[in-house]
Amino acid sequence: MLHRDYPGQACSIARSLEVIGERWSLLIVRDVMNGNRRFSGIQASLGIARNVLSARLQRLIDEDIIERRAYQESPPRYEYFLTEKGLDLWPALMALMHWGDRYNPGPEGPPMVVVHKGCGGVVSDRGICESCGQILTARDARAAPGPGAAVYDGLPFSPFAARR
Amino acid sequence: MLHRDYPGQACSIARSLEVIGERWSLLIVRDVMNGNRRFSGIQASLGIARNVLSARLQRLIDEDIIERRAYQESPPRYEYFLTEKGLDLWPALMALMHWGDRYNPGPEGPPMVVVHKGCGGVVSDRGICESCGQILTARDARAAPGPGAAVYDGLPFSPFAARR
DNA sequence: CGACTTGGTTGCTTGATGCAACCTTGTGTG
DNA sequence: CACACAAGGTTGCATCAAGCAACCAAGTCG
Repeated sequence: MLHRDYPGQACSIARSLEVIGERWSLLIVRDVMNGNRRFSGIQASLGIARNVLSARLQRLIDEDIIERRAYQESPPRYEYFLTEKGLDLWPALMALMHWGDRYNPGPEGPPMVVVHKGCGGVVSDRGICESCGQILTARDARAAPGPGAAVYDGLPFSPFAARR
Repeated sequence: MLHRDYPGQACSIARSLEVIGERWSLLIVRDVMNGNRRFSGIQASLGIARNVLSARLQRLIDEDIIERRAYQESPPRYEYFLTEKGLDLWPALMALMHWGDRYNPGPEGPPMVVVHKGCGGVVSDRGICESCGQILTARDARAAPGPGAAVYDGLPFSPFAARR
């Protein structure tokens, strides 16, 4: 949806941003990663316009970051899942989340923490378990409400059942 | 410059994206991190409109990510430097760069690699030195042209003297 | 004395975004 | 059986930000 490529940019950061460096894409990926898999769920959680969400999902599907699967037919209803490529955005999300926690913290502390499924340890900005030191991937971790989660205004916390 | 906040978003990823999740901001940070410190240098390197660059730099300064210092007076001339907060975006840049290298590689391989100043080892997507295993920060690393750097069309490679 | 450099600002146009309304297929409810 | 409601969109319109080009100002070079 970027109407202009980054000309002369051989940098991979630029190429990454062409795909996910846009107002909503990473937040959609985060939602899906956290188990919020349906159109209306994502729409409600982010407050994104429906047409824009539709366009973003289509773009993420085109880029093979998200996959759409029907969970019933007649009427057709869909869920969105991350592909491997999408799951591999996890380290970038961890880095951005920790940067936000550090420099723009909520009044009560981080609203969300990520924990290592294996040992329950907290995951660092590098996606490393602070308890056991293992270098993790998206599948090894799950999100959980943090100290600042109470600030969440009205909305119940998203379903964090990080299915597989 | 986002004309709308992410309402009800307690997530730190959302808060980070409010600040740097925008078409150019991260690329500007990357340029400055790589030693491209002047207005016209950044403008030429990114091909960004001058008014937009001006607005972005001002926003990054307001957010305490970038600092502006005069390197001469009469006529006043400025250079831009990263603050600690700006330097701490390095892990996110590493993650995005490696994701791009992995999934949208240039024809010749990665255009840029990042190496550990201390031991010369290659830096991983987590900002860890693959030779010595140390967890690095922006100050421990420098960028260098990678195998795909030749593709860079015309422009000389930016000055990578990652000054302190 | 005119051209060039750096570091911008101003105005205009275009295109992406937000918002609201509508559509379609099916299910629940009285 | 009529009506409302839900999921998952599409369409149309208004607005706001981004791109582009021109201009400005202070100083320096030939």
